[in-house]
Amino acid sequence: MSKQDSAPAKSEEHQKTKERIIAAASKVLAEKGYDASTLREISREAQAAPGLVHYYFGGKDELLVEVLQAAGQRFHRRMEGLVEHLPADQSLDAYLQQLYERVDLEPDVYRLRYESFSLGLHNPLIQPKVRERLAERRNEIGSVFAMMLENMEKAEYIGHPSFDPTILAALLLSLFDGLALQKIMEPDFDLEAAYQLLAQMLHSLLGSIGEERTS
Amino acid sequence: MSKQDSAPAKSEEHQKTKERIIAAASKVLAEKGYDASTLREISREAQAAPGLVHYYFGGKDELLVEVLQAAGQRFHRRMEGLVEHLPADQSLDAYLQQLYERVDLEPDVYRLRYESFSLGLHNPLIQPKVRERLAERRNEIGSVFAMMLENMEKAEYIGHPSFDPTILAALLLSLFDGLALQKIMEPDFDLEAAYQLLAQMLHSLLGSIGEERTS
Amino acid sequence: MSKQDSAPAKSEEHQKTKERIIAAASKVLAEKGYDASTLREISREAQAAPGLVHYYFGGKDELLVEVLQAAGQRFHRRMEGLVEHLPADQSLDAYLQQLYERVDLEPDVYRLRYESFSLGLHNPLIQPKVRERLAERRNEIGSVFAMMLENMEKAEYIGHPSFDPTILAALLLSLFDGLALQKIMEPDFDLEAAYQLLAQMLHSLLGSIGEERTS
Amino acid sequence: MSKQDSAPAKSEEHQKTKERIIAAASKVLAEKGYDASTLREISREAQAAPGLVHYYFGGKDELLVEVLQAAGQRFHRRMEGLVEHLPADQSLDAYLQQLYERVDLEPDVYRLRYESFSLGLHNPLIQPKVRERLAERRNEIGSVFAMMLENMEKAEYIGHPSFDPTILAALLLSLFDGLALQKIMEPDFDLEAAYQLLAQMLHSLLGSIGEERTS
DNA sequence: TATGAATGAGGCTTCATTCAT
DNA sequence: GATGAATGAAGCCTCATTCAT
Repeated sequence: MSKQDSAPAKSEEHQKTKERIIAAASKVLAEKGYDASTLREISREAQAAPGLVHYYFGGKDELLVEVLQAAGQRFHRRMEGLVEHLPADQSLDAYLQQLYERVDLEPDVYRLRYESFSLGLHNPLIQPKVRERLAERRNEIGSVFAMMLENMEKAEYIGHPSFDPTILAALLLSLFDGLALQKIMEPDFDLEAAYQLLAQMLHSLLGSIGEERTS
Repeated sequence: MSKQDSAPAKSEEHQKTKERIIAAASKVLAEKGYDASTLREISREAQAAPGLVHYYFGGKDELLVEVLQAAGQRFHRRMEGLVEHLPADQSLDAYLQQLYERVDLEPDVYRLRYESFSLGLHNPLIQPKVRERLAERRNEIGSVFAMMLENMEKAEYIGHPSFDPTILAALLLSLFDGLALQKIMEPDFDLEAAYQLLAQMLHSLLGSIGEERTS
Repeated sequence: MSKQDSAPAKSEEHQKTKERIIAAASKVLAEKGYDASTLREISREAQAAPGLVHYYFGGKDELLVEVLQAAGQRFHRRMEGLVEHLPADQSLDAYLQQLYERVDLEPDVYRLRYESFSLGLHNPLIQPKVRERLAERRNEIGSVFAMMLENMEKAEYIGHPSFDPTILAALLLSLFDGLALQKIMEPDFDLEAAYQLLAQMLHSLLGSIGEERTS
Repeated sequence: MSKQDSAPAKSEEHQKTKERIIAAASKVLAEKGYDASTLREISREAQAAPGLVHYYFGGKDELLVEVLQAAGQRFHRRMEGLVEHLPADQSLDAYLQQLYERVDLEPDVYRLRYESFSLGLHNPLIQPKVRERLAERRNEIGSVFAMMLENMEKAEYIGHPSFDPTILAALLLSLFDGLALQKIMEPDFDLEAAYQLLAQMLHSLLGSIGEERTS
């Protein structure tokens, strides 16, 4: 929050090392999962002394919290950027297209997500962070759809929706993660068809709103 | 407490103990996750000797495989029973209702599922089992919908669908698990609204098929 | 308290191993002190696996508690035996003589005592045990003197003492330990002269009681 | 907070910091014992950089040596002052009274003493210092009694004693420390009664000297 | 001179696994 | 067949110590 204002020398190096550890941990954790990841391997990957993890984070769990935090922020920023560059009229399909592509481009993101889900169900230190992240992600998705709906309303395509965008976001969140899981676990899984059907359903849903209005 | 009560076959006693261990393992694994579950605790819960796990199963991982197998079968049987008792005309809503209720009634089922997902992403011994289970579950759901669609076709409600029921199943699988996760992680999560929106979307999808035909 | 009743087989072996560890720990702890003693060295000395200490005792601190308990009992038993064999008329001098000799014969007993004192002042798990042991030891000494005084009274040597034997015991406890410390730390220390002066003082104290009576 | 206030010599500032570290170490060591005291905590307590301990003292053990040295000097000075202010005629009782009161006023002094005893029994670097300190303390006490005896002789109260004051000092040293330990470990311990009995014994001893002479 | 980030050896502890009984 | 005492590898973590700045 502060500290990286004027004096770059020490704290910059400091920050560099912390970030190197977080990056290394993200990688190892996505690969092996939390329990199978050892601090030794993480520190080796980060080219740092084993004790440094405790020096900076306090322990393995606390490191994980920061890793998830960082991953969440990274994900969030990327999604923001993604939405900003969407052309207004084709936003839904473009949005889905982006998410579809991400599964193959960055499967580690999803591996880490599932790791955090599993952890969040047991580890009391992690749980609130995961809960938080889940809500944030839902809001992210929800706001995208809220925006889309607003645009469509303005263009008089559809009427005011009869559902809460956050609830729709909860469904989509489940879908994005669940489909990614199936694709990662089964490379032959026809992710494209799944996203097409999803698009069809969403168009149908949004179309039905329009119908509601016109009827 | 005693071991020589009546005189059942050895293998029967044998089987009983195995099942007791599997049941105990299911419980402990759902509660604590794989790594935090110790064989000592599992055997204590099963009122069995610590060495028995290796004696019967060969090791911790192998026990896990059987636990997942058993959980899958249990889940499968229950779903079969569920579908069989559905009244034909309202099957979709009844089906969703059942799944909606299960989340609160048996959250451990979902905890264990997420544990297995996380494990399946890393543990090579577990991975094929999870992959398999995922496909089975998709087929279960797919066959339910195939049946429904068939009934609707016969009743001339709708036309032949333009999508693969297995793909729809992949979406629904994601939804059932993902919504359960959100409900378990956040007790305030409005699962009911989510299932209602899901029902709406499915009706819309199925309705559009009818429309396709009638139009 | 139980368990060593009829079935000697397993629990005997069991007990043997525990005792071997306690004996090894006593030795190493007296030599190096608590903090410098490692469980590795203790288990090596006991010819046992490192994990056994936790298997039987739960941890280093808990092991220490049992070591002190055992040392206390050993000390207590020996003191009982010592007192029993004292000839009635010369009991005080013989008692002191025995204690004087013990310092050189078993310095480890005193090393361990001082280790426990230091630990008791800081370690909350150890503190109550040390406190307890201190009180017990005072009672041991006190009862010896109570017995002596009774004998002297019967023989009409002296009158009823005007002091609490337990208080005298507190002084003697301090003296036995404190003199042992000085002897162990400084081999040239004239422990014999110290015990002679102590004997003189005690005779003087007991004699003065007689005087009180006759006056 | 700032470092360039007035303009004292460097070595003065230097000395101040060293003393602050020694004071902090004394406090922490008395509270937690040697091993549980970390240089990080000591330097935090002294508001100094962690590296300074090595910079000034060379290491943890060396710091401990200086701490014990300083504690010894402090104790010595205080005892000197104490003796100087004793009224000649009641010196023994006043002396004991002072020591009795110190136990409750400065228990940390005794905690540190016991820590040093325990350490001195094992740590070769510390041992000579503790040995030395023990001898010094005995001489301090011995010289007090030598002075008292001289005064009593002059006043013709008593004759020349038949014992070495240093031996008596060894006994008293044991008593002062041992009684303090019991009081610190057991707040209910009747330290006052113990000191009264001690006074009685000493008066008896000194009285018997007089008797020896008069008889 | 003084700092505090970084090091890495070594401690306690856990637990899957083995094997004598 | 079944037990549970015993094993020992490996993990997390602590902290005295170092050294570039």
